[in-house]
Amino acid sequence: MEKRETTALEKTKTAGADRVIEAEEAFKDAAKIFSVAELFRLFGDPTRVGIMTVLYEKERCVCELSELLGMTVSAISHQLRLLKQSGLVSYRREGKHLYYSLADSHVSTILAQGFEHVSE
Amino acid sequence: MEKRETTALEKTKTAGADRVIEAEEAFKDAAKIFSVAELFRLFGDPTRVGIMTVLYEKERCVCELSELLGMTVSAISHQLRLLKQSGLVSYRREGKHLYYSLADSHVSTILAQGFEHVSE
DNA sequence: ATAACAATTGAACAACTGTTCAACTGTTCG
DNA sequence: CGAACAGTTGAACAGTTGTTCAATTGTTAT
Repeated sequence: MEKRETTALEKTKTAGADRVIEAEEAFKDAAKIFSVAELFRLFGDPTRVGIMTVLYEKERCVCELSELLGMTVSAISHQLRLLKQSGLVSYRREGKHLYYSLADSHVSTILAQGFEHVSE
Repeated sequence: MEKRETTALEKTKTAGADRVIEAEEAFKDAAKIFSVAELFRLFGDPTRVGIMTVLYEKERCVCELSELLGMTVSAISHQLRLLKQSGLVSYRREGKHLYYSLADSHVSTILAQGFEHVSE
């Protein structure tokens, strides 16, 4: 995968006055491809999809997610960390409980699109 | 991840006359979650996103994809096999060349949504 | 037929991923 | 305080993934 940068670089060899601009564009494109892949990678695991599907309806604390998905609190928490780090979910504390929810409507939209696709 | 089926099963313990229907729904939901994750998993790799991004513009043969993405023909071919198996790309032969293209507009839509999200 | 090019395939390997387990932090309430 | 509950964290482990390399198939043209 390291060669994509090389490819972006190779575009700088194009003849013309706006070589630099082309190079910047190529780098931006390459960077975007990685970002897009990274975004979808987070949607690419059943546990995380399960979590986000549950949160689609309403916010939930970790122990609720754990029970609803039939997985350990630890497993859920590890996945929530990834989703949190990428800004796909947010949370608020209420006493002992941390209530998680989908970060924005974009996340819901992507998730819905996925369900739509698999439902043909 | 095997426990999700168990969870689906657990819903069959709900009291009521339509226990069976609920069970079927739960199983369908569980199955859909796996399908959605599987779909997004294919969008979750930079090589595959790169391929689909190139194909978004127009159809390309393997050697063109190889050159445009700066990767070996073999690496591209391996990833195309996955995309082909999942019905995300299709292809036609023209002489020695196999021209690949995105399978349907749904694939383009999901891809575009990804780019839209990372562009804020 | 055979040479040349396009692409696929399988085995091997390193890198990564997700779950488990145990130890830990943070909060509430007696 | 200290017990109980909610959640996080890190190490460890098995399973999966993506690329490489070499061998192979398929097509065209000489």
